[in-house]
Amino acid sequence: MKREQIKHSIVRGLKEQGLKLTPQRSAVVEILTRDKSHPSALTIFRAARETRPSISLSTVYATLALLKKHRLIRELEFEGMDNRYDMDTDNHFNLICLQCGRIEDYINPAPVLPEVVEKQTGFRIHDVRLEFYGVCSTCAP
Amino acid sequence: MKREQIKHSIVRGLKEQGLKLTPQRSAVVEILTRDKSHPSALTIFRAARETRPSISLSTVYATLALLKKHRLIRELEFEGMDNRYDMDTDNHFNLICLQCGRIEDYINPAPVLPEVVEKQTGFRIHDVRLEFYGVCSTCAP
DNA sequence: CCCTCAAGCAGGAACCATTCCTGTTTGAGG
DNA sequence: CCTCAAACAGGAATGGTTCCTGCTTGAGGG
Repeated sequence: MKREQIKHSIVRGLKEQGLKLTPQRSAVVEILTRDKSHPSALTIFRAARETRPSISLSTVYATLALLKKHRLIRELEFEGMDNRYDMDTDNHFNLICLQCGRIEDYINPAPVLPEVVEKQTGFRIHDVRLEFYGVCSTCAP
Repeated sequence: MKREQIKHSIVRGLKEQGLKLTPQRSAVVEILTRDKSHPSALTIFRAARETRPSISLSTVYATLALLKKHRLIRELEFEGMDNRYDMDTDNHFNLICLQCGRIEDYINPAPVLPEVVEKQTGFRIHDVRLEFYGVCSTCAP
């Protein structure tokens, strides 16, 4: 899915739920679709300040909470760092570099299907987290 | 591996690194091997108080940090709850019940091997986290 | 047009698991 | 028994996130 499409689907998602697309929210969504590096709330806040200097950190948090609540974005909680936010709600692996903080995606060729686990364990699964922590090829060549 | 064996391997691990097995540390290790529910620092602290009323929360945290540093236990950071601690350093899935907080283990029949991912991506992997969030069979029958 | 009023916002205080700091205790090796 | 570094208890500090308060905005009705 392309950037503009993703942005559109979020904006549409907001409207469908009867929520307003304020300039502040628009700025947050804009940054989320532009920045592919799974930015943190603070990173989003700082970027949003450039186009909208009066925006507050609380508003960024509120907007992210709103989008998360309506399942338009995903909140990722990594070890030893701030929460990060992601448009991609698909279940894929995240590769987290402990040195530079970069987060890459990795498509699992043989995925573990939640349906199978549900059947085997009786758990009703809502969310999946698949993460590898290590050092990326740039930091440790 | 049985409880006593695990406890022994941790005690041995401590001694091999030249670390003292103080009564406080012994209490923490005892609880970790007894409580299979991946307890939090506070849970361990409260349990330790029963046999050793003078132990402080800082000491529990310090002991857990020490064991983690020497890779004798694993620190698990879950979404929306306190960190939990686990003796089992193997790579297995965790099933987390969002309702009662219970954490079960799930052995993946077709594991994703870190070595394969390393070869494909150039990442040097140190740690793996595989988690399913949902509702357990007891909470949603 | 203007009014109303709820939703949204900015700024800052509060929260709380975890870490850090300080002075005291402990116990192993001399 | 002495010494001294490691370990400890208690409490203060930290910092990302959430909560609170009073102000702003803009859509809908008159």
